[in-house]
Amino acid sequence: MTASVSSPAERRRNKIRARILSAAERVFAREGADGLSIRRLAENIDYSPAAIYKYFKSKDELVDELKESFFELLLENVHRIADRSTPFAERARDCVATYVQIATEKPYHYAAAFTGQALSSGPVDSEPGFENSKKGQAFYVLRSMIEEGVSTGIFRKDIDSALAAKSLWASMHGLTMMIVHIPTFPALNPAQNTLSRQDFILFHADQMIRGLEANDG
Amino acid sequence: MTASVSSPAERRRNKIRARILSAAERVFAREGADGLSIRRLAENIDYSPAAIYKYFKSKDELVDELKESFFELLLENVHRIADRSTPFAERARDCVATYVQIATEKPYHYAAAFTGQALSSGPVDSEPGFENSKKGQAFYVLRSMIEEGVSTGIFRKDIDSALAAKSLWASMHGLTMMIVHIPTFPALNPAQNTLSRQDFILFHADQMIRGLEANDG
DNA sequence: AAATTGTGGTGAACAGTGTTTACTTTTTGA
DNA sequence: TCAAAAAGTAAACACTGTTCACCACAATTT
Repeated sequence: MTASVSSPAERRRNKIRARILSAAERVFAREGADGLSIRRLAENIDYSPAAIYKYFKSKDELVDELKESFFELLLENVHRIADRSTPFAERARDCVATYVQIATEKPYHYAAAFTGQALSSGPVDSEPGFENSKKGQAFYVLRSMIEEGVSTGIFRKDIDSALAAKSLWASMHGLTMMIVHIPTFPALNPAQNTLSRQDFILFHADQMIRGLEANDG
Repeated sequence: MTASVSSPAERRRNKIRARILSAAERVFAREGADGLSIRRLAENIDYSPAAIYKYFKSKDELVDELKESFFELLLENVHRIADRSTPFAERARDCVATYVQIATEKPYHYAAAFTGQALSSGPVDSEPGFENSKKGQAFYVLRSMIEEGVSTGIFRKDIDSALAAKSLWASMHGLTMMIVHIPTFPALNPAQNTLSRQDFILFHADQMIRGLEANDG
């Protein structure tokens, strides 16, 4: 609320913060959270390890920012497709395909975003303010699309959009994780010739959408 | 090929190996691979840390055995359901539900089994002998079921069972991972009242199966 | 029976990790 | 100019997986 919206000190600080994040991003994308060590990171930017802690409370917090940035990228891309004015069927399929595409381009980011926090061990409050997180917004896009499908009569009338969105999301998530963790997927055996990955993604997307459709033979 | 199929020394060795695995299993189930440290494990069984390495080449190898045992349990359960003589629709749904059920009962095991190895970074030979692994056998059960659905006319005739099995598997995997990583799933916000978990699993299963069905309106 | 080989077990160390603390230097603001 | 705050650091703490040299005891071989 002062005269200058950001003091030189602040700008300097943000610049260094950004440099740290940028260096972290590079190695995280290639080697994941385990490959990213504070000491290596500090060396990359010519600082002492302890210096990092003047900018980030912990390694987890640092990595969380990388994950959030990634989800912003993911959301942007899916949103762009969802806002197109192409036919519904095509648009829905492209949203799924884009989600999987972007996610698998940065496997460590995607996997860490879901894998990261502590596993299910009793009812925790878990995700505070999910609706406002990037993840939450991505979910909202999905839900809106399903509502459109229901209201235009393409999908069954009795579908609960929130439920269906979660189911759809889970299926997308599953395919993404499969690709992320099994390098040859959809091939399971290296010497297997199956559909190309892209084609399989479309197949999977169609499969999911078909599950929602009203079957007016 | 000697007279006694297992010498006293061998039996003794296997016994200790089992004790180590048993102790490891307990803490792994509660805290995952990160919570399981060789030193803690050694203390639990009153040995020195180095002693563990007389029985296991590395921590990874030890954990791999835990994961393999878990997948054996998972496979057994799904197989038991698949071999029932209940109506197809019910049987298929129960297989999916059981898979998710067993998996989410040991979240660390399930997540680690997929998350464990190195992420997709180029075409590696990846899964040597997938067909014979427990994971591979679980997949085979799925595929057989789909083939039954196709041959009895419940599913569309043009379905490639291998492809469909992978797609179905991916969807099951996705739901499982969601539940594993989001304690409140299918609720996203803690103060959200949705379908119970069990009901959601069935909803998801129906959704997947509907995607395969022939829609003879 | 004696000598040798192999196995089970250990303490100590190596090379890492995230993080904290005490301390110094630099920058900032009045 | 001078005190206060911020930036940066070396060293240590408490861990981690893993290896190495060594010891004791059991099993085999001579």
